[in-house]
Amino acid sequence: MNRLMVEREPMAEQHRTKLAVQSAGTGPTCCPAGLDQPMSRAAATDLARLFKAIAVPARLQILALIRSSDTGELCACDFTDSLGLSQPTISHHLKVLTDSGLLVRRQHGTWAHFSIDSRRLAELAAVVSPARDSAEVLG
Amino acid sequence: MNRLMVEREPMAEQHRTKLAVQSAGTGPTCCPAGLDQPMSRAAATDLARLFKAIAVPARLQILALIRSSDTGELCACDFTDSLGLSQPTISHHLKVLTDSGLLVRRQHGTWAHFSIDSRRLAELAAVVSPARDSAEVLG
DNA sequence: TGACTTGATCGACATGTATCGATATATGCT
DNA sequence: AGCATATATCGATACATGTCGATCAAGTCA
Repeated sequence: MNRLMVEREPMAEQHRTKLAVQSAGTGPTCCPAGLDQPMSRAAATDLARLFKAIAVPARLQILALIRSSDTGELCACDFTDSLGLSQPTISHHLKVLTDSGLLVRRQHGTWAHFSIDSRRLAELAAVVSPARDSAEVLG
Repeated sequence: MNRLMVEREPMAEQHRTKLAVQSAGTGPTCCPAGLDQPMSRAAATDLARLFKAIAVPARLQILALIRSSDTGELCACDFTDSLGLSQPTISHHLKVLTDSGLLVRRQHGTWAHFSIDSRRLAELAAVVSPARDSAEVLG
């Protein structure tokens, strides 16, 4: 008699794209998959953690200071002076960046020197770099 | 008599690199400067806001879903189903991504379609891409 | 040894935000 | 008109984290 129960959604059903997020077999932590394929929640969480590491003003300034330095390596004390932040705060940021693999820490007596791991940074760039297909970017 | 006041720091003085953050005249919001020069706090804050936009698992999944789709454009309802998040949460993430310029919103009747602004995404990639000098990355 | 410096850790606090349910608004279908 | 659907907005809540002062551990120099 009434077909209400089976024909409830006139618009929705034929439109939905039915995307699955099940694929994306990202490895442990090596070479995060790009955006060109669906991403599992776990892979997205790992990748987000990496992006969060640089998504903080002070930490971006730290990376910029290291890269713009002559030797590509700076002492922790340099940041404390330059960024106007307390020493514990700088120490915290340096730890986050080091734990994420973006910075490499070299101990030299009392001093700690930090340099950028370009490979790790390039991994980030690869994720957000334009897809292979569309090369007309920045045209 | 006592020279304590002038010779207080034996180690520090000759080591400090004396870096200034005053430079970095980044424009309003166009083309964020890379990491190859010191970054002002204001420029770093703007850039951090952009990175924060993609530093969330759900939002990375959204970008990945859009990019892996056939048309490069998805309806908001697609995400609600795929990511297992509530509709208000998805709407929130889409708003953040759109406000940051990473997504472009196209209204079509009741539906809202979202696509990626590749230029904006390329800006992010440019910031974290390796410096011009060191090309031996990924060797 | 003792005074000083560097850097890490701890605890506390304030702020930001991801998430949800409830609701509002607009559009499409009957 | 009346109902269903698609999105956005609002308010509340829980959790993460940036920041600081205080403290601790370790290295350096006189």
